[in-house]
Amino acid sequence: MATELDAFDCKLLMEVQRDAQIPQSELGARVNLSTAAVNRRLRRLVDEGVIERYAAIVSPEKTGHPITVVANVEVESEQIDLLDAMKRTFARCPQVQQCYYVAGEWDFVLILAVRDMDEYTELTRQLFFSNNNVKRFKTLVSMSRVKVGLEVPLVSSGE
Amino acid sequence: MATELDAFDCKLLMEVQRDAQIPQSELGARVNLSTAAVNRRLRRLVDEGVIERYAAIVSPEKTGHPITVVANVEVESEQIDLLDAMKRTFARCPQVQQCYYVAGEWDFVLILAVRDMDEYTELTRQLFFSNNNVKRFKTLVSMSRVKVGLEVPLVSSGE
DNA sequence: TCTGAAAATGGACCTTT
DNA sequence: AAAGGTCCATTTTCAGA
Repeated sequence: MATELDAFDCKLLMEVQRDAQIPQSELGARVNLSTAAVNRRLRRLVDEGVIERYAAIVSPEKTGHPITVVANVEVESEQIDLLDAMKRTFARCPQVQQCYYVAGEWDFVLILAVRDMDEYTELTRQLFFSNNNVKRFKTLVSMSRVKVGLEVPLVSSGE
Repeated sequence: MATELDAFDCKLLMEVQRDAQIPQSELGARVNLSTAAVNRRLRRLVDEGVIERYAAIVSPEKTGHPITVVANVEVESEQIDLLDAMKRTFARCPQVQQCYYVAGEWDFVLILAVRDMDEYTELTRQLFFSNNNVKRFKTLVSMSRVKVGLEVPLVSSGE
């Protein structure tokens, strides 16, 4: 499943993960490759699915969604169809940025971006209280977003 | 702090959050604006910090980091300089994708992308066991990444 | 690796509200 | 003034030799 990535690929990925707007000529200069080679490699990485997509990262503060909340959820039953329904409900909710189905003390971990605590209260109603399969949930309110990103660690070592 | 965003801005942001490679001409067609107007608005959104940056989203599976782990951490002391030191340590670690300083049962929530559980074990040593200010931590291993993104909810309502 | 065509970006300038 | 539209120059991407 893991594609072979050489040192050039890793360097390129590190750069474009941070900033996808660097021109390929500049990327070439940084990693010591011609623009054409950079172009081919990036295209290949997209084709192979290593680069899933390019996205604009939008500020939650500037768009009026300054509160990040982490919600842990325990379910009543782990029946497949019930779990699938919950996954779909969580995934469909725009305020849910991330949802992980986990093993351990909880079953789901959600990361939510909300306008204020009122909005979160309303969401707990929609997502948790009105769902019979939610046994309990616990809320952690973020006071500071110390680090936020989806960057994959590609530090050295071309695997 | 929150910038005024009209309906055009919201639509544009929704589009480019999902896919930053849509040409401005196509964006114009979708939201009913000329390419030049789209260009101006996107530039303005970047200048105002609403769009923080453009990034390539890389597949953790394809790059050999298929395991996502959520770690909750409780600290011994909430002394400012100790907390700051921890924040810096967590933020510097490449495997830490996200770190939130939270209020509630725990003090930190970390989202990590690791190659395998061995790598995670090694990280717990570096980040938690060797840190005197970590009182305890609890690990949740993700079995399925139901939803992963940083998209801000901009559904309708041009605020 | 180089060259060149096609496409996309971004500025100039004018018009509308 | 503030924002939109059209046109045009520049930059970037990307395919072929």
